[in-house]
Parts: sequence; C-alpha cells; structure tokens
Amino acid sequence: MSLRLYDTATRDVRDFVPLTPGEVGIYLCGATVQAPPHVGHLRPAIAFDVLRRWLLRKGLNVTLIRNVTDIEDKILTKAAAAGVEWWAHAAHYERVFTAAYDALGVLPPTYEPRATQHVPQMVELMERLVERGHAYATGDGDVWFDVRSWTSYGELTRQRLEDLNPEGGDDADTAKHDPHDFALWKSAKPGEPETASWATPFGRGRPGWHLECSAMAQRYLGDTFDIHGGGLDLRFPHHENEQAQSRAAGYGFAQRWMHCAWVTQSGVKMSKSLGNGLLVSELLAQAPAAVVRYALASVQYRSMLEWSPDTLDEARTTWERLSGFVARATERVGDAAAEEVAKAELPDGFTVAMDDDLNVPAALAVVHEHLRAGNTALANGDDGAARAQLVALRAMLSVLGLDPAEWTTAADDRYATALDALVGAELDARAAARAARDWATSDAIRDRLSAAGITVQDSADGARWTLAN
RNA sequence: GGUGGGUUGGCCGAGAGGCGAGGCAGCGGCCUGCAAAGCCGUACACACGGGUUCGAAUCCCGUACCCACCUCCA
Repeated sequence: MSLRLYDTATRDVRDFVPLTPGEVGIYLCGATVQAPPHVGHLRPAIAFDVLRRWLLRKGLNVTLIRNVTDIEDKILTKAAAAGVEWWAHAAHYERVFTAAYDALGVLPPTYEPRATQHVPQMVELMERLVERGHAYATGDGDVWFDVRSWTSYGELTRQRLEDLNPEGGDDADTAKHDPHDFALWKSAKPGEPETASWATPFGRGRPGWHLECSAMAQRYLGDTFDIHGGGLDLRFPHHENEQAQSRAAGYGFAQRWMHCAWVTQSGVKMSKSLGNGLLVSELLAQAPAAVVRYALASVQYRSMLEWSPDTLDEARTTWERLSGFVARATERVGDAAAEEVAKAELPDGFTVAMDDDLNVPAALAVVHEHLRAGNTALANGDDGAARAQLVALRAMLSVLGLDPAEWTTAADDRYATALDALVGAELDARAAARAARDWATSDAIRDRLSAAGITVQDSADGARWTLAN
C-alpha cells in the first residue's frame, strides 16, 4: 500500500506521488519569533517531523524548508517596549524556538531561511506581480496585491470576496483598490528603526507577512513543490494569499496542502492572545521531553488535541512502559544497533496505519501489541522472541521520533554507570537481607533508595533500579 | 453573514455498514515476603429524532450543541 495523505485544498485523501521520483520538497510555515513557544507551536513541528521521518523511512529524500519570520509588527512593538533592538529580540526568540525543537527531538530542517535575508527575492517577486498586473504600488512604499485581478483568489479555502467580512474599523488604507487587497510590502513609518526597512524600487519599507513564504519557497524548492504545511489557522488568509501571489506570478506553487489542528483546553483553542498557552519551558519542567513529545505525537495530526491536567501523566505512564521494556529487553538480549533498527521490517499494521494519512493512534495500537508480546517473551524467558519484539518496537518508535535509545545521552550514561556502582552495592546488601528473610532491613534499603528518587523492581533475574520521574 | 471542522465509554482517542482499535484510570485474578514491574480477565460508547438496510456509531434527512477562520495566531 502506498502513502495516502489528506489535501486541505481538495478535501480528500489521495495517493502521494512526489513530483520528482524519490524526492520530496516540503515548505513549512515556522515561527514568528516574537515570544517564547507554547505547546501549540510544537504540534505542527512534531506532526511534520513524523511525516518527514515516515517519508525518510520509505526511502525518500526529503528537503524540508521551515522559515523564520524575523520581522513583523509585533516584533517591532515588543522590542520597542522592551527597549531592545528588534533584531536582537527576534534572534533571541529564534534561539528559544530552536532549543524547544531540539529538546523535543524534531529533526532540524534542511534549511531555515529568515525573511530578512530574502529581500531581493521578495522585490523580484513584487516586480513580477506588478508587471503582470496583479500588484500595484501606492507611492510611499506600500505595495498591494490586487485580489480582483486574480480570479482564482479564494480557491484554496473556498472564499468568495463578497462573502468576506469587510476589514476592521481602523481602515485608513484608502489607497487600496479593494478592502481585501493585502500588503506585499509595507512602507517605513516615522518612528520605526531605520534597520527595519529596506530600499526597493517602490520605496523604503519592509515585507508584508505573506510575501516571504512565496519568495523563499520558490528559491529553495522551485516553482512547483510537493507539500506546503502549517497550522490550520494559517489557511486563511496566510496560505490563501501565498498561493494567490505565487500563482499570479506564474509559479505552480504547492501541489498539496497539509494543515494540522490545534491544541485545545476544554475544547477551546490554545493561543497567545487568549493567554491560555502553556509554555514549552513549563512543560519541560514537568516532564521529560520524550513524554511531552509522546503526548503531542499520539493524536492524529488533523484532530484537535485536547490538553488536560492528566495528559502528561498518561503520556508518562505509557512512555515508562515503552522505555522500561526496551531497557529490560536490552539488558537481557543485548543492544540492537541503530542500523539494525533502521533496516528492520515494520509490522504490516503499523505501515498500513502510517500510510493512511499518518494515523499515529492506530499505529500505536500495533506498538502496544508488540509491547505486550515483548513483555510476555521476557517473562517466559524466550530471548529470541524478546529480541525480535525489541527490534520491531524500536523500529516503529523511531518513525515517531520516540525510540527510547535515541533519548539517552552520553552524559546520562556516565551518570548511570556511576550510580549503578553505588546502587548496586545497596542492592547486593538488600539481596543478602532478603536471602536471610530479613524483611525489615530489605525494606529499609528500598525506602532509602526510594527517598533518593530511585525505584527498585524485583524480578526473577534480580533487582533493577530506575530513576523515578 | 461566508467558510471549514467537531459531538465515541470516567478520561484521552482510532474507526466509518456486520468479528466491541488502543491507551489511561477502575475492578477481579496470577506472580511477589511485601511493593513495583509484568501478564491474564473484566464493566462502561458511539449528541438527539426520523429514515434506508437482513444488519447503522458508520449511509440519508432533519434538529441541537460546540469549536475555529474571515484582525494577529501553530
């Protein structure tokens, strides 16, 4: 079975066929670096990371471009309020976003272009649009896209111009031909830092929001590319406008649109403006990054992901079950090399689920079947079966970016080795006490370890220890 | 007003005409000195009203409620 993906533009699930066999180009709308990321920002990052890993696993070569919007009204306002340069503000939050992505195991994009580094490409695109009669300048450095000139405007989201709400009350843009014309370029305003504008044939100014994506997608992925992705809330106007300006300029642009749903609390979208966004930094203080990733990855990307106070706890329980089996099985049957895991055959059910528009919950059901079979094999002393399940399980989890082996660092290993020597002595003493049926001493040792955050588990093979999370 | 989406058991969450996905929590057991881990078993569902069908959570018609985008949003 081949990969089938939903396309927001056509509202159906169909076979994914790359434009160039073996190659996939993906453009993903990344962060506007004006504030620290909350959980909602992580969802598309992880959803498309899973897509990317699945494509890689299927042997495709993926070029993933994820932009950074590093100039925009809010960046200017917030930087001014904080008394820092806007570019320092943007650079700071770009680093915070990158740290969050890295922490959650999101593979770095092939390239991460910034808007401010692509002014020439944007100017070129504007000139092209003006030449073709789809854009016009209004003298002082403002350049607008002429929606009436592009009869396909609204095709992505099925909007008709006459049905759209008229623009808000503060509409002093009388220069616009139509209220729905959107800014390609915004003139420099008095009081704005000089570093926040660039000279163009139309006057001094800075990019409008949509233009950068069209310019950068074209530069790095070509006139036509496979997939454009982002959060559902970007469909209109952002993606509609991107498509309009790119196609009006004569480019084929995205062949398929993928949008992931948002994170909700009590059914309501989490967002910065509502102030109900949970900061990534807060989550990472509450749970290991792998647990946060599990929580965000385990729901199908097009479904709302309901975030409750129990979400992390449930994810933690499941993660400990998965990583616990991998640890116990690895101790018993030996480590499996990353290459072996990468080449291992995936269970059919898993492949079918992932091929069906990345049905991660259904894929996880297969993961759990194998987890159970693996635990049973360990309990029965069937090392051959245990090893087979270990490899299959890790292979499936690695597609989701959740292979426990990828989540331990060399530093962890050094601490673990040191601790193991110390805890080992305690466990030896406890084993001796248990052999003597001295339960008081045995339990005292266990309590002492427990107070230090170490959980002891007895088994037929002897006691093991883990750090309590 | 326009556009898109949703309503599944205590909770999360797949599915989309006929073997009751899966997970978490619960209950009962096995194992264990006890605990933990693990395993086995088990209760609780498809918003409401009609219709189609041998059979509907799934298809059709209608109703209610919820969410989102149309201003910045992942």
